[in-house]
Amino acid sequence: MQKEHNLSKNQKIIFDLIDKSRGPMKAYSILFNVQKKGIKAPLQVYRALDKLVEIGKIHKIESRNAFIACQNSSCQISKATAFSICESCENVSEISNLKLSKYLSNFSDSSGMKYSKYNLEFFGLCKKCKSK
Amino acid sequence: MQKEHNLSKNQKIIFDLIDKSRGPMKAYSILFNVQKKGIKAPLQVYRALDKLVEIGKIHKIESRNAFIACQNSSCQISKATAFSICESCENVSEISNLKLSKYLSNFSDSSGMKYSKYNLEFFGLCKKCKSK
DNA sequence: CTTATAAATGTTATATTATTACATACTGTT
DNA sequence: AACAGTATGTAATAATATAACATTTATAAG
Repeated sequence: MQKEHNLSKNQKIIFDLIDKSRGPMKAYSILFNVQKKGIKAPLQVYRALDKLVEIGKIHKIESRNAFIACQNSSCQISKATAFSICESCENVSEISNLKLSKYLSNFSDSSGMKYSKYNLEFFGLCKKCKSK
Repeated sequence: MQKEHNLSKNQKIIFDLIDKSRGPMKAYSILFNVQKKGIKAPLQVYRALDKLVEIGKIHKIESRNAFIACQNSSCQISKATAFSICESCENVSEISNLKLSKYLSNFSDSSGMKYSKYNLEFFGLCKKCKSK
């Protein structure tokens, strides 16, 4: 089970916005959207984002500098993330594939390094964009 | 075989710097280091970086906004990248593991999306940092 | 309830990363 | 020589992110 986190006021405002959004949101677009709610400065946004990422409520899409709500109930998942990204329409979705996550979580190589976390981003064309 | 690319002057300067560097380099650190060679503006750096990434001579470490030289001779590899990143010393190395790359290159899910590219970043502590 | 501590907020300024726009020059064909 | 494609130079600015400091709120312990 995922640990319950009582989100603070700013965290809740920002999480709700991201959660309702269709796609990933960028920090300054978030800022613009929450200014009417009293969040005025970038740092207020980034602090909430940092916390939300930390507790796994959202993920950062590194290649896009954008944030999406976690689609996954597993508490493990914020340490083991995989996304599919359409390079045409920029649609992003979280991949939940048990085989994949097991494979990657158990991955080890000759470096002697123990991996505690990974992030995987797949790129391609989504169904819609492919048929255009 | 990898297609031969004749690097231009700026591309060569910047590739050589990254290639000699121990770890990943950031764009503005590159800029600082090549100013004595006549490269004065960020855009000159970013243009060379873009091209070098495109032809697979370097890779971008997305989570760090930094660039490292490709350690791999395969021409496929710039569409199929995996890195291990030490969260303590920030050492980064490219993983070349045939099983892993085959597994990921062949990965498909129910979304109907055909993936043409992926980037995977593993995080953890390297041997040295673990023993501290 | 009070004290202590951690977490969150507010605010200003600034650092870092990356791109737009436009003019010019080089390179390799035909 | 003319063309097309690629690379360069330069200035300005956009977009992303953090530092520093003061204050407030939440949580837990005595």
